Amino acid sequence: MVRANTVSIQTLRRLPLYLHYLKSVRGALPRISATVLADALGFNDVQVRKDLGSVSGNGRPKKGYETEELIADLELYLGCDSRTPAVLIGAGNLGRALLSYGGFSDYGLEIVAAFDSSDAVVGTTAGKKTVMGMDKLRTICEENGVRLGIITVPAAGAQSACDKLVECGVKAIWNFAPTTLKVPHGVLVENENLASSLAVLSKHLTGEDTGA
Amino acid sequence: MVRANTVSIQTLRRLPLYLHYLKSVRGALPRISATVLADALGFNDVQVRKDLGSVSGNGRPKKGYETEELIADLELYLGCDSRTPAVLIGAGNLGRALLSYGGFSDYGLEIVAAFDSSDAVVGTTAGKKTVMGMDKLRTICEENGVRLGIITVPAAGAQSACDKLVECGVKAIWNFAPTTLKVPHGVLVENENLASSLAVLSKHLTGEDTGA
DNA sequence: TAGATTGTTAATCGATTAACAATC
DNA sequence: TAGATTGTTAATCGATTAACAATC
Repeated sequence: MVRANTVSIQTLRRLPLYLHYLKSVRGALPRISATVLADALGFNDVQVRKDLGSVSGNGRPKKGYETEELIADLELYLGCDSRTPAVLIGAGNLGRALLSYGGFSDYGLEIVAAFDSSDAVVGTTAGKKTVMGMDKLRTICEENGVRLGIITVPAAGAQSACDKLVECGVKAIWNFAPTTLKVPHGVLVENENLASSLAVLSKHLTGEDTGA
Repeated sequence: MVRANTVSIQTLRRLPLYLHYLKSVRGALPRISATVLADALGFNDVQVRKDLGSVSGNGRPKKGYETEELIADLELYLGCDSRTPAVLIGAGNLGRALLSYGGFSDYGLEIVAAFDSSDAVVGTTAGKKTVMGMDKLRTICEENGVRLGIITVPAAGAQSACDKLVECGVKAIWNFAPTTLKVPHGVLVENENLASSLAVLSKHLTGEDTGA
């Protein structure tokens, strides 16, 4: 019987961190315990044990986990083996940065094409991809079975870009624009909100000034 | 008596979103209620009321909040008026994107200088700033009273960049590299972890395939 | 006044942490 | 065997949501 999907969203967010660390020590450490992993990443060891248990269950008392086995389990769970085709809208600085960043392929993400509404940008290249006009969006999405869209346009154009993606059958949107997007039920938006992170950092700094 | 700082980190992360939305409707809406705001951003209305209550308390039954007053309260709380000088290490694509992005100044962040360890990049410009060599880091930090550092180097160089920042007196680090950083007590690290977000999105997509 | 809206107090929910039994 | 480590069950903690009283 297949175990129910009981992995919480918080756990899900930590899994790539485990995977990344394990890959960096594979070879050096043939086995690794939850305690060691927790220490390396600054997490609670029980938390790590629980997280790993929900995707692997191959840990053995006294020994810990076989590093390679755990990597394989994590990659399987995260779908790193399968390709997830994606499109990106907005080929400004941030868009170009994401296009050039090679690290996503480790997690199965493949940005198949980039789009921009500005004629000045269409035709230029970034990360070995040529930027296309918005009129090509539907065809590309259909041909590649794209269900993931990345939005890196300015705030003002984000909702419009989002609507177009949804029309083309996209079911998950990675939003880098500082706006809240309205989407139909069944479409997931993940906001990469830089202003939120900045607020946490700034507060830490000002808090120190007046702190005890 | 000054109210104790009881704002939770989750609330703190939402405050910039309120501020951003309010700015977009100022003029059009002289007053706004928590209910309307919640609706616009897709939050629970009680949550919004609680969030706003912790930084403003100027809401009035039947009327709601004066938009301008609320904006002022949020800006005051978030320290948008005061300048927070920061340095950035790693002038690759992502680093350049952040340097060129003008939106941070709305929240008081001012990237005073960018650094890179590669001679090939030193001397080039990005976002009107010239990239400097790492040897200049200490001087710049001291002269500008920098306590916030942004790391946009590849994973392998992140800890080293982090250590240098801490040595120069930085107390808050915004880490875009996919690694966990070790820092002394009192230094806050905020990880902008793209792999985590990607995991959530991917799981949503694969979950649909097998889902009920 | 009546009703919309605030702000607060209590209940629920979910995630983290602690305690402990199982096992190699 | 003894002890390290896993995995599970219970307790704690924090955040969200619901219920309700206060008020303009």
